[in-house]
Amino acid sequence: MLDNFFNKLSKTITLTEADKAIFRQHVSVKRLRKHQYLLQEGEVCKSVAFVCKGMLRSYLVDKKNNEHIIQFAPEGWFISDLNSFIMEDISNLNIEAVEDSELILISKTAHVYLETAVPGFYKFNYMQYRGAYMSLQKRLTDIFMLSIEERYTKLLSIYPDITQRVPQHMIASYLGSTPETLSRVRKKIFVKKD
Amino acid sequence: MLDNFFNKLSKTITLTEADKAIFRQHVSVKRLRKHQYLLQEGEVCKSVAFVCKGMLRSYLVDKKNNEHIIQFAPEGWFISDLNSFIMEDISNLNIEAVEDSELILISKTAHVYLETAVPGFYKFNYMQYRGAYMSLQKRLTDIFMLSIEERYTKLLSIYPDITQRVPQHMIASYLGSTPETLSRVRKKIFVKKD
DNA sequence: ATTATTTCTTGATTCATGTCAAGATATTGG
DNA sequence: CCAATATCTTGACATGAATCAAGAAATAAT
Repeated sequence: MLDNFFNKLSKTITLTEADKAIFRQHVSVKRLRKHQYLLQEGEVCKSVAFVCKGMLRSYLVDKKNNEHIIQFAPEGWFISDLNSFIMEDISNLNIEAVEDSELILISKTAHVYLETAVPGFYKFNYMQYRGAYMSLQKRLTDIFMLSIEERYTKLLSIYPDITQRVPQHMIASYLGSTPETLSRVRKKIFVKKD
Repeated sequence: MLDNFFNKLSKTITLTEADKAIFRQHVSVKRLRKHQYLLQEGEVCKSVAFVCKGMLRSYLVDKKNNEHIIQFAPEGWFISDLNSFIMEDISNLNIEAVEDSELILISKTAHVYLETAVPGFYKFNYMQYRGAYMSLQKRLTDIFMLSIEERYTKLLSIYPDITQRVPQHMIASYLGSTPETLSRVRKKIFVKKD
């Protein structure tokens, strides 16, 4: 179960058996069934989650009670409200299981400890934050520059299996659109392909 | 001239005189007059710039020749195309001086060297990337959740002097809108205040 | 299997914002 | 100081997407 996690780290840094032992002592495992929450708005985000199996989503709810999906996290990804986690501030984010999932949780104190006990983990996080920043920058430019249709086809080309795993209205939300509009966009795409 | 830069670093890490000497040897200074470019699309981003004085902006141009402003960088801020800088890939970003500006440039080799020669600099960048990621996340959620009017008033509350330094059509572009729409939004805000 | 729930589609309508165009103001350069 | 350029405003109009509503299809629960 921790192997997924170690594999992930090993793509960026080198992990000794001693390092792994330290991790085993300081992380915990959690299972969530579909629709269960890892974090609900109003709480403080107490841990960073690594998804071993399944999929989570984080989303915000606006004044009109519409959900806006910030992130999907399938196996091999991390998810948290980083701002709430770092600042120990109240979160306005919800993190929910989209499928039955298995997670590895790293608490705040564990995270701080691990970054000094396993220097490679510090480096890993450096790369992680830097990469997350670059990805988010791309997402922002896509939102500015591309139509919903273009964003949808681009998403499918990067994550072809997402339509099998995530209901369409959630994809619409992630793209910054509505279920109705995405449905019509898909119809248009099918017509093109004939 | 380097003092602005050292002050910035000192807010996050402790810098010795020896550290400062190393920086002095490895960074360079550049002046840009208004409308001059630090980076043009098609080039590779060769350095990260710290703005000592003045202001820069980075922007993309879409198929219809509309500009989309990604970032403003007044004094005390960094600007670059991080993806192009790291990957040494061709950039599609333009970085231009909005005012006459004084910059400190850190080249790729200098950046890599400095992160090992001055360990604090590594830590500084860690914090910088992490913070940049969190800020961008907030910007994205604002775009999803707020109307243009709300985004505009929020921007003014955080950067009250921006209207004095940046033409309105650039603010419109930064907010993901058009000059005409922002002009009307402002009119509506003024009416409210009477 | 049958019912209940969730998800997706489709049509009709409204609304916010973009686009085009022209004139007014302000700023900059010679 | 005047001309040239850049910026901002306003009106008329077009358009893409949101909203509302209702039914079809698919999935999950009993």
